Amino acid sequence: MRLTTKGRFAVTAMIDLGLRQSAGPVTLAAISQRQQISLSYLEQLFGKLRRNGLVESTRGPGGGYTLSRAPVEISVAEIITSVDEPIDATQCSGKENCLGDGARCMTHDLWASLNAKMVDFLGSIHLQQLVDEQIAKGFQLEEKTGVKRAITKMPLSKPFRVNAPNSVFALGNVLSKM
Amino acid sequence: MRLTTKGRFAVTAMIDLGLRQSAGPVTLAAISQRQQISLSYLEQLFGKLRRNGLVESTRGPGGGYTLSRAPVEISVAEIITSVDEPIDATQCSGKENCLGDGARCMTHDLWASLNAKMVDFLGSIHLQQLVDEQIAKGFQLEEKTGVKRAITKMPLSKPFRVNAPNSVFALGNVLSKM
DNA sequence: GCTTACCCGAGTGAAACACTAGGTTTTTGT
DNA sequence: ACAAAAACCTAGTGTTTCACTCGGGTAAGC
Repeated sequence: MRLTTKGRFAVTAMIDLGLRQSAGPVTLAAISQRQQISLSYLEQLFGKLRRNGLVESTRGPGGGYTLSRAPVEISVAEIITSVDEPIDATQCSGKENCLGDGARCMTHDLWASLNAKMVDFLGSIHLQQLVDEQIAKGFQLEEKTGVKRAITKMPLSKPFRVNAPNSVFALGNVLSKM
Repeated sequence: MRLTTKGRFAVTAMIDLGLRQSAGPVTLAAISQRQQISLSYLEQLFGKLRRNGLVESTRGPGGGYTLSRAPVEISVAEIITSVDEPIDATQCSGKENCLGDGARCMTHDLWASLNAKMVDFLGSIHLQQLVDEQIAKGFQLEEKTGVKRAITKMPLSKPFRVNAPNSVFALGNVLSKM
C-alpha cells in the first residue's frame, strides 16, 4: 500500500459521496467543485473505484455515482488500494534466496508483516466512521434548491493546480516531542 | 507521513543496525552489502537519521553508526518521518476558510485525524519488536572473524539498481477477499 | 437531438525516487 | 608523517509517479 494525496483525494471524494448519496446519484462535477479536485482526475479515480466495485455509476442527466455498498462495509484500505494499485513490493520479488549465500532476505518477511498490520489497521476504519465524524463536526446538507439542476452555469471557480505529489499524513517531526 | 521504499530501506537498515550494534559501530558499507542498498543512498538516509537524533556516528577506521537510543525507544514512525520529511499536507495549507464561502475544508480535519491514527499506530511499533522478530525467525550473528577488519577486499557484489519507486506495503487487491 | 454525465486514452510539466560521481574531513594503525 | 578507513557533503541523472489537461466517445433523459 502506498500513501499519497491520490489516496487522500479518493477518500475525501468517497466521504463526500457518503454524505450526499441519500439524495440520489452524486455527480463528479459537484464533488469537483466542493472538494477542489480536478474533474478529469476524479474521473480517473472513480473509474478505478468502480472497477474495484466500490461505487456504481448511472449515466445520463440526473446520473452520477453511488456507493455500491453500505458505508459500514467500505474500508479506507479498500479505497486506497483501489486507486493506487501496487505493482511490486520487494526488490527480490518472489525469490526466497535473494542475497545469494542462502541468507534470507530480511526485507521480505519484515515488510510483509508490517504491511499486514497496516492493512489490518486501515481496514478497520470504515467510511461510515469518517462520514459520522464529518456530521459530528457540523456538516449540514444544503437544501435542494427546488428545481433540479437549478444552477447550470456558475462562476465555476476552477480548481487550481497543486501539482506537487505532496505528502499525505504530514506532521511535524515526531522527535520534537521527546 | 509518506510510505515508500525509502522508508522501508531506512527501517531495514535500522534493524540491521539493531541486530549488530552490540559488537560496536556498524559501517554503512556492511549494511549496503547485506541489505543490497546502495552505499551513497544509505549515506543520505543516515545523514537524516543522524540529524534527527536516531543514530550516532563515529568517524575513522573502526567507526560506523550506532543507535543513539535503546531499540525500545525508537518507533517505526520516527524512522519513516525522519527520512522523508513531509513538506506540506493539505492543499489549503493553514488556511481555515479554504472553499471561499465559509465552508470548512473537509480534507483538513479528516486527514489530520486519520494521520493521527496512523502515527499512533506506527509509533506503537518499536525497533525492538522488529529486531526480536528477526531473531525469532532464525537470525544468527556471524562469528567475528578474529582480526578486526579481516576481509578488506571482497568481490563486493554491487547492489543492482531498482530504480522504480516501487510501492511499499504492496498487496494483492484486498477486495478479492470479500 | 440536444444536453447531461459517465467513459476512455493519450499526453504533460513538475516533483520525487533511487541512485551515481566525486569530493572533503576525521580518525586510526603503522 | 602517512595511508587507509570511514563518515560526511554536494551536485548531479534517468526513471517513475503525481496531478492534471485535452479531446474525444458513449449512454441516458428531456
